[in-house]
Amino acid sequence: MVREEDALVIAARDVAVPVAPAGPADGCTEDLPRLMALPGLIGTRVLFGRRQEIFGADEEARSIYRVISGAVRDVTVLTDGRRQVSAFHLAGDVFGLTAGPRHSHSAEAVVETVAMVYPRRPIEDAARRDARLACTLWLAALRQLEQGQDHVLLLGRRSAVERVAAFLSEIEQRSVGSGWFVLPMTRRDIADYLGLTIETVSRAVTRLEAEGALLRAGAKRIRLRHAPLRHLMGD
Amino acid sequence: MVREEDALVIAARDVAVPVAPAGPADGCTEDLPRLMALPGLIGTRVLFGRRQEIFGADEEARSIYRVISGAVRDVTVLTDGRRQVSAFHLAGDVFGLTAGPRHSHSAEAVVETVAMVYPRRPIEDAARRDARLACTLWLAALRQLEQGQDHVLLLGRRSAVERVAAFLSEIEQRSVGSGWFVLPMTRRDIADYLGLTIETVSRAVTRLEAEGALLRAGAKRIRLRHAPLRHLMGD
DNA sequence: CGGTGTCTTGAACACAGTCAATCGGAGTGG
DNA sequence: CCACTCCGATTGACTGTGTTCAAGACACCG
Repeated sequence: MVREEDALVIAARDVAVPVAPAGPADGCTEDLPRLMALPGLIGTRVLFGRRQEIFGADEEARSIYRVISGAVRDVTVLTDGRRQVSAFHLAGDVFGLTAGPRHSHSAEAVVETVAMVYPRRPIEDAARRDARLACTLWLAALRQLEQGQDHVLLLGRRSAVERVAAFLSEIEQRSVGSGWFVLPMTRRDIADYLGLTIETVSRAVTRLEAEGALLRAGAKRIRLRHAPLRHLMGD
Repeated sequence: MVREEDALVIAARDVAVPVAPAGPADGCTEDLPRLMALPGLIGTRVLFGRRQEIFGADEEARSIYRVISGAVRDVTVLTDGRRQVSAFHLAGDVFGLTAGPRHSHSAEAVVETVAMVYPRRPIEDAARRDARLACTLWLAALRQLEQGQDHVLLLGRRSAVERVAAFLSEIEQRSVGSGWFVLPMTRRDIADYLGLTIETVSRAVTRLEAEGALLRAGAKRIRLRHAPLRHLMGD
C-alpha cells in the first residue's frame, strides 16, 4: 500500500499530527467598518430605491458595499425564469466581494436602502500592503462562506416548515430589537431564498402560527415564540 | 422620503457612482501552493485512510489542509441522522478554513487521501504580517464562497436529473484528464451532496445514460457526452 | 372607495421519497 | 478457479410532500 512516492507520508493514525497550541485564534481585527474608514479608502453613501439593481450578473466588480440601512438580496436567474436568492444582506453586512473580475450574480435593494460604496481597486491595493485589512477581508469572506454552508444544509435536508422556521429565526437574530420584527422582503423573495414556492411559504407560516410558534400582525410583522419553534426545527 | 439623516446620501439614479477604472483586478498571487511553501510555514504530508475523519464538527480548528491526492468531503449530520455533504475537495483544493475557533462541520477522507497539513496559528501570524499571503487566503475563501453559491442554486432550483448532470460535469472538470473519469464517492455521498436519496441519484444516472448523455463502465467509471448533457441541464 | 399587488387558501397533480426486492462486483476463502 | 459473502447500486411499486393552477382575501395607496 505504501508506494515509493508515499514514502515520506505520515499515516494519520500512527502519529499525532503536529499542531500549534491554538488559542482563540482571532488575530485579525473584526472591526471592518473602522478599517474601511482608513485613510485612502474613501467610500460614498448611496441611496438605492426599492427593487433597484445595485450591480448585475457578469458586470465588472468595481466596488465593495456595506449596508447602512435597508436590505439587499443576491439574485441568480436561470434562462427559463427560475430564480434563486443566495443571500440577504442587512444593516452592517458587507457584500459584493468576489474572487474574479466579474460578479456571478446580481444584487438588488429589497427596500429603500442606504449603502457605503467603496471602489474595489484601492481596497485591494491597500489589502496587498496592509495585512490587517487583507486579514479582515478574509474573515468577512469566511463568514459569508459559513452562512452559505448553513444555507446549503437548509436547502438540502430540511422540510418546508423547517426552512421557514429557520429563516424567520435567522432574520429575527439579524434584526436589531427583540420581540416583534419586520420582514423587509416579500413572500417571493423568501420562497426564492428557501427553494420553495410562495404558496408553500404561506402555508408554512400559517401552520407555524396555528402551532403557536409565532404571532402575526399583517404578513410581514412577526413575533416568534422560541420554545414551540425549536420543536418544529428538527435540530 | 429623504429624512435629515440621509441628507448626505447620494441617490444612485442621480449620479454615476465613482468607480476605479478596473482592470483584471487579480493583484493577489493565486499560487497558494508556493506561498504555503514560504519559510516558516512547515507543512506535513499526512495519509488518511478511507472514511477516516480528518477533523470533527465543533473541534478546534488547529490546521489548514491541502489535498495532494484522493478526495475529501465536508459533512454535517443533524441529530435525527439526516446528512448533508456541503463540499468535496479534490487534488489541489484547500480546505479546513474557518473564521471562528472551531469547525462547524467535519471533514472525512472519501478514499485513501494524502494531504498537506499546515498548523493554523503560524499561517495566520504570517498572514497578519505578509499581505500577499493574507490576500491569497482571501481569494481561496472567496472561491469556496462562489462554489457554495453555485451549490445553493443547484439545491434550490434544479430538478433531480439537472442536479446529477451538473454534479457529474463539475467532477469531470475538476478531475485531471478528459474522457473517462472516476467518481471517488459513493451514491450516498452524491445523494447527500445533492439533497436527494440514493435511489433518485441512481434513477437519474440511468436516465442520463438512456438519453445518451453519458457512458458507464461500472457504477463509478463515467464518460460524459456534453452535447446531449447540456440539453438536460436547463441552463 | 375602487384598484392593484401581495398574500392566503383550496383541489388536483407530479416529482422525489420510502420501502422492499434484486442485481452486481470486489474481496475472501475453500 | 469457483462459490460465497458483503456492500453498494439498481429497479419496482406505492406514498407523501411540495408544486401547480385557480380562486378569493387582505392591505396598501391613490
